[in-house]
Amino acid sequence: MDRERLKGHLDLLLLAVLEDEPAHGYVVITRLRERSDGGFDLPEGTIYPALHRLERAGLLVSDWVEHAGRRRRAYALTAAGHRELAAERASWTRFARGVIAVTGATA
Amino acid sequence: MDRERLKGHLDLLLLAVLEDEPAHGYVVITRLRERSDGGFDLPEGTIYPALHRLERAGLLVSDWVEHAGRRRRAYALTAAGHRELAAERASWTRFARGVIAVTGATA
DNA sequence: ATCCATACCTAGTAACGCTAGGCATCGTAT
DNA sequence: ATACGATGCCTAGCGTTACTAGGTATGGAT
Repeated sequence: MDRERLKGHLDLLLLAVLEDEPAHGYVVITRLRERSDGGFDLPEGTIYPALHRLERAGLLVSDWVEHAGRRRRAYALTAAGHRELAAERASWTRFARGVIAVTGATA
Repeated sequence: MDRERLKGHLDLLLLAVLEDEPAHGYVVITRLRERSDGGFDLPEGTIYPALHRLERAGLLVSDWVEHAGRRRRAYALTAAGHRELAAERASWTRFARGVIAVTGATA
């Protein structure tokens, strides 16, 4: 999976992964890897700054949780986050259909 | 269409548009706009540097053509360009399936 | 004791597509 | 005649992004 492809799509992935149940950064990485069957195996240096960016943008809220002696920062979608996720999914669909129409590639 | 989404996918679009019949930059822009039903309406500042990059990479060859008093630079795929296009299409499919699997979005 | 998994963070980097400007020709409408 | 839009090319610099590479720390297993 060429990493340059990910640019502009990461927010959609993160919001989708956090949609149903909140999670902390480490689990976000795991979920992405599992749900994509290994396709998205993203480094921490990608995930943590992105989560911070989404929180600054008001799409996520975080709170610190103590668990088995380790501190975790759990993220959840705000109302704006849910709206943004819907918009991102629609934007993705337009984009993907465009690529398919132009290139004849399949999804 | 969020422009940031395009990053990493432009090469695929350009190679696909030039696959069957060579064209010059201006026509590439037109074809992208038409085939995507207006979704990809890309500025010259995106297209021309990208074509130069692909030529430097050995995926395209160009030659200057005189037409109705205007000079045009026509681009065509090299053998390496055709191979790269096939690889890009496969890469796109993996990527798209990953996004769909993670987000539940549709193409 | 050592190592790996867990769990967080950030400064700096490379690559990308885009903005904004430039130059030139042709056809058409004023 | 001339102004303007469409055609047709180019590039320096910009903003955003995901990543590299480094750091800190705890818990469990060997």
